[in-house]
Formats: sequence, C-alpha cells, structure tokens
Amino acid sequence: MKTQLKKGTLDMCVLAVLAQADSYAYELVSKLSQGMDISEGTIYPLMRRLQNELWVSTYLVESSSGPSRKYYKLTDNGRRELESMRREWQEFVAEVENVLRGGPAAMTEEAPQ
Amino acid sequence: MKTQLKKGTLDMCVLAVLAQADSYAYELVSKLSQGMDISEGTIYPLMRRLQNELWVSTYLVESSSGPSRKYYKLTDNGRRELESMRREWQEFVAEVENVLRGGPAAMTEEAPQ
DNA sequence: ACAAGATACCTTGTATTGCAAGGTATCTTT
DNA sequence: AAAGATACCTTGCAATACAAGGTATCTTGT
Repeated sequence: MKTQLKKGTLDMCVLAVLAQADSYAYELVSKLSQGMDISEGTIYPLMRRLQNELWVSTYLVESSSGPSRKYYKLTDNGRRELESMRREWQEFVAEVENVLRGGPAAMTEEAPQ
Repeated sequence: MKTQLKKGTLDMCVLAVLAQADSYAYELVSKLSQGMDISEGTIYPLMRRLQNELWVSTYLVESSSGPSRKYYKLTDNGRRELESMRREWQEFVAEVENVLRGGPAAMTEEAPQ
C-alpha cells in the first residue's frame, strides 16, 4: 500500500477505532493491519501526537500475557476532532473524485497539438 | 484544506487532468485550485517528478499573452500509471471508509473500564 | 532452570512530499 | 517608463510514515 496516501488519514483511523473501544498501541497496529499496513514505528509517535493534542487519555492495565498495556481512551475533545476529520476527509475525497471524473471545469482554451 | 491528505494524490490528479488535455504548469495550478488548493511551489517539483518517471513528455509553445509555455503531454506509460493509481486510490478509500464504519473486525477481547 | 518466542513498550534516522517565500523573464497596458 | 499579469523556477522548512534497532515482561518447551 502506497505510503503517501496514508498521510493524514492514520490519525483519523486510530481515533475511529478508539471510538469503538479503548485500545493500546500494539493492538491498534494489529487491528489496522488487517486492512491497511501500519507498523509500530508509525503508531508510537502517532499516539504521542494524539495525546499531546488532548484527543486521547491513557491508563495502564496489567496483562496476563505480557508486559502492562498502555490503553488509550478517546476524550470528548478527540470525539469532536474525529467528526471534524471525517468531514474534511469526505470533502477531500469528493474533490479528488471530481478531478478524476474530469472535473476541474475544463477552461475554455484548446490545447495545441 | 489539510496538507497531509493531499500527499500522494496530487500526482494522480495532475495525470487525470492531463488525460483530458495537454496543459502547462501554471494552468494546472489554476485548474486544480478551483477545488483543491495547490501552489506553484508544489507543481514545479511535481512536474519534474512526473517527467523523470516518463509519465509525461513536454513541448514548448509560444504564447501571445506572456512567456512561452511548457506543455505537458501524458505518455502511454503515464496513462497506464494513472489507471494503476486510480485502482490504488479506490482500494485505499474503501479501506479507510471501512475503518470509519467501525470496520477493522473488532477483536474478540473486551476493553477494560 | 534455561532458551526461545510472543507480547508490549519505545527511539533514531531517513525518505517523501507539499508549500511559503523568493527570484527571473516576457508581454501588455497605462 | 512603470506596473501588472503571465509563466518559468529554486531553496529551505515542516509533517509524517517507516525500517531498523533497542528494552522489558511473560509463557512455553526442553
């Protein structure tokens, strides 16, 4: 999967997953990896960003199958941001599809050759 | 419009516009600017890339309203690449929408708290 | 008891790309 | 001659995804 396409969408995807249930970074990677590639090197800095923006809060939970997990929980702020991101995403997709359809109002000037 | 979302899509958008008619960088900016922001600082390096990949060829045309224009024309190679990009784009959008819908097959493990 | 493997956390450095800011030259209009 | 539009271009910066590497914990096999 093309790396560049993901830019800007992974935040939204992570927030969307967290909107369903709290989760931790390692699990988020495996969840998202089912459909799109995402690696640990991506998720940890990303989660830090989400936390800095106050879109998620964290709590530690001991696991019976390994080291403690740092769970992330969507904040009210994060929920609002997710909705905002959704809107922007839909508008963006609509515009790209428009261009792909031959959309950007072909100027009235014929091309040579 | 969010900068990051555009990454990876602008190449495709430019190729799609060129699939309709040859054009030059300055005009491409004004065409695409109708729906999505794109600036000259973006387009020139981008066109260079497309040319290096042999997806477009160029020819100069004198203008009666300013300096000569460097027209870009989609190559056969570029046309194939455009189709490939379209497919990847559609798959990508489908997967993101899937995640947004709550898609990534919720693992059978309940989150605490 | 020890090694191996899975789970879970993290950082560093690199590549790509979009963009603001700045620069040059041409042509038309005033 | 000056101003503005057209058209080309480069440099340096910011954001983000990721490979590669590192640490620690817990379970399982031998």
